[in-house]
Amino acid sequence: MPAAPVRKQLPPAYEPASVETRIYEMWESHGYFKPRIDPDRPPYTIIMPPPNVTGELHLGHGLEDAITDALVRWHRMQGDPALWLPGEDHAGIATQNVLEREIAKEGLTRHDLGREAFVERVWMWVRKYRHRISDQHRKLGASADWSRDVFTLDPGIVKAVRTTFANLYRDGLIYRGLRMINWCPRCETALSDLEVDYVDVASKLYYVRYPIVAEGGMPLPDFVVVATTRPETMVGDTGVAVNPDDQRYEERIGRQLMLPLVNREIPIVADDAVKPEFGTGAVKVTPGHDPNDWEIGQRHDLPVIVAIDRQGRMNDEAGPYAGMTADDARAAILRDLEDEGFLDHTEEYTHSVGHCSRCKTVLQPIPSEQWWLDVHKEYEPGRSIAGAAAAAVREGRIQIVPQRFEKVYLNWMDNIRDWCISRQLWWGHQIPVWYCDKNHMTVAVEDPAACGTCGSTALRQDEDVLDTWFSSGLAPHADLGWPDDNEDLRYFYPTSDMQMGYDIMFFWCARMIMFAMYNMRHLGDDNAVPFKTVMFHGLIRDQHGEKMTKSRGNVVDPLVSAGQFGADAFRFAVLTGATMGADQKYSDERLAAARNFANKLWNSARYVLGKLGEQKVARPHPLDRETYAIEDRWILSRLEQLEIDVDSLLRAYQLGEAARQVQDFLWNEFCDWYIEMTKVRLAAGDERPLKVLAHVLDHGLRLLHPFMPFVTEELWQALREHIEGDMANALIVAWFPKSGANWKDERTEAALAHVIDVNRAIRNIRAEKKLDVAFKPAVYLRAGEHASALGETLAATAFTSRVEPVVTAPDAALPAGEFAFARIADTEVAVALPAVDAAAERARLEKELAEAAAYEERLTKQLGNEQFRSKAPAKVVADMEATLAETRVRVAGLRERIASL
RNA sequence: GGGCGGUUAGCUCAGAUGGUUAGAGCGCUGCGUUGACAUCGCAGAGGUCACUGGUUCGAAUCCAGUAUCGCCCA
Repeated sequence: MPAAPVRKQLPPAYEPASVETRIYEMWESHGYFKPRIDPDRPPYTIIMPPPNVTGELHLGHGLEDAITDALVRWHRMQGDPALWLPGEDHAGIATQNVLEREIAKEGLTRHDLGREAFVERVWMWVRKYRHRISDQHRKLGASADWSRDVFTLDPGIVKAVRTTFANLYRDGLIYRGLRMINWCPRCETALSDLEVDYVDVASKLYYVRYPIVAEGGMPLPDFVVVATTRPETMVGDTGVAVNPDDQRYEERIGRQLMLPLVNREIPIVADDAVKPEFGTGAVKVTPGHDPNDWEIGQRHDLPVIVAIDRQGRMNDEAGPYAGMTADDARAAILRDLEDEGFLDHTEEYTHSVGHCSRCKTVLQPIPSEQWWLDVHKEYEPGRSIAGAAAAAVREGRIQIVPQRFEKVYLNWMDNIRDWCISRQLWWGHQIPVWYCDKNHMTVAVEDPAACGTCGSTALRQDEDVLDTWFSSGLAPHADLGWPDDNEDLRYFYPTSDMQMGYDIMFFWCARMIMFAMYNMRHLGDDNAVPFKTVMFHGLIRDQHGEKMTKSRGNVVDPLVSAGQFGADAFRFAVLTGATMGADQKYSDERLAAARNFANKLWNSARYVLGKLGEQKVARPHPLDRETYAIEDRWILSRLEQLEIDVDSLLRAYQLGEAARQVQDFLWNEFCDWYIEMTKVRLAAGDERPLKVLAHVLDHGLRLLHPFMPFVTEELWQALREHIEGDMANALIVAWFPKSGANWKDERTEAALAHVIDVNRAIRNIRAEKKLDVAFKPAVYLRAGEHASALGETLAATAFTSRVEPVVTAPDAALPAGEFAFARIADTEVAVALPAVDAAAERARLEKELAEAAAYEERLTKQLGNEQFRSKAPAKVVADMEATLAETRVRVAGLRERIASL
């Protein structure tokens, strides 16, 4: 029984809107997206990069669906138990920002609501929008197993996150420490190194005089000039540093300076980190507000003064400037320095300033107590988080596609610093650490009832949450059920492939590998890996190559595109838009081209189905090869070659190239030549082409299905009734064609290629001579090697090229009259003309002769080269000799014809 | 400062491990409603493969350098 209602009459154009929803529901209701666990077969597993639960799909997600779905469908059709596991991420900062903007419309901040109420509001938001994401995936045809859908705040993931945290803490890999961090005053949270965008900013370098203090504490008329880009931080200065080798300051090291405006005595210290060529060679040291100064301060035991608070305002340490924003304080301090004669001069200066990658606010470096993951500490001899993650790739247990990204990954992993994992947010995985009144720490997976140290029941949980990537980094094993030991985890882990944009290689790919090599290490190095292969795709940009952003207003909604051109067209366009790893420019023209292809396919199937009528046919059998016409054998041979090529391309993750080749075959070889050649035969009552048409269309639909699932399924549902033998209920679970090399036949391919070239030559002459469409000229094919192939296809030539052709001996005489000539290999084509413009024909032939003669010369030279003859493979030499022979005949023929004019 | 990538037809891009005269789509020119398809068909024009040098019998492809655009890291 067909699984979907079949429409007997296909409309003349493919209408995606009338097909997609019905087909998707058919697939889903039959459970085709759910893999059947079969211990005897290795599974194919791929985890979806989880989109933000409160967001919407963008083009990047659309591309990912196209890539992943193609892979999953290809594996499913090969009989692999294939699991595409979908999910959504809570996206900490992003989601919190969205909701804060929402409640701001009501004039509220999250502090007005309080943590509990705020989090509840986010959950309401999540419940409202969660289905939007999966509905969008469905519209694009994603064959994901929705029964296993995972949200990163689901109880199972909470358990995985807490277990991971507790284990890492136990092993001493997670610690709490006071360090210099990147602080966003707008988001009011710490950020990891990765969440900082450095932007070159045109600014000024201010040169400030710091007076030297005499032994008795009195300022001298002498001073040291320091250069700074951030004068407002001078209220927090606790020293001035110079390079120990800098002779300009040799005698001043150890002296005290009087900090202007603040009137605090600070020492001059010598530190290698100071570059003598910067400014005056003397720099102010502000350990509370600069990462480098923090280091210097540590080395010289300088006090840390924090003068800017967490909202980016000056605090009491700033004295008269307290309460000002940093910008205002800078202006005020500069004015005061100037008034009191401390400002020496200023210079134009460009430097790089860290911005929050989420909200673009200028970041403040401040020292802060945060949770850190120690990536270098060995938890087993020779094994650290970063070391194991690098080794997994370096030693080939994880393959990176395209390979060049391996270097990027390794370079990063080899140089990473400890990861700041705590965020001062309310939305996310709250850190599983509890404190009692005596500040004892209890780290636990389940909420503890009492302090692990003193038994106190007055516990409060750490208020911070974990970096979003801490939880999404667990996806491959946590989504499958870890830390519980269940069938899914045992069967589907490690996953097979992973796919993401290269822009999140460090955020996500790297973290998944780090965590998997730690959490899953009991499986051994080879099986601990989160995935065997990770593919990085490029970004989709607008038609001018600009990044798509809301502020630019050039964002394209994939569903709008899919609605306009069809989901298949959308998928095909983004998949063939670029090679793996390269960015692509998005344009409606490419979408339209893909839609046209879907329609072309639709109509070729309409033709085949129309010819089949009510018949059910067997597939052509290779043992009957000799009973088939040359064009039948040709298309079957070409189909097998395509199957070989598609297989090797897909194995190499060259999805776009595979899709392009299927398209080329179907449009150019199947539609333009084979179908056209069947028309005259079918009209004459030759039924052999029916089997071939049905078979080739069937395989074509199967090959194209991973890329264009909807239109192929719809057509296949109509076709499947017409083919004898075992036919699956649906294309999505039909087997994927694999060449048995039964029809592969180089001679037939060469012969038919010749026939095609001859037909092209005839049509060329028709067009050039501007012969009337209705006029059917006599054509003499004076043929050599391919005489029989030309003879067998004579009726097709007559029909498709609108001529009256005959095949004659190579030296046969032509009847009286005017002709236009062309030579294809050893076949001379003579088209009888009503009349000929001798001058124009001569010019045309002269041009052709010049080209042919030049080619002959080039080949002769090459073949005359002894080095070439001795070193090149014999086949290359032989082929070239054959080409030369053909070219010589052609040159002679052209000379003869010119002479006869 | 270090690393990576791009530069091929008017535009957008393909061109695994070097091999006979470099391809596609869109656009352009001419012709065309022959019963699958005008979301189409047929024919055509259009490229010194960024530049220079090298390796090789042979280079768009490999190597070195230059230019230019872009990205990543510090």
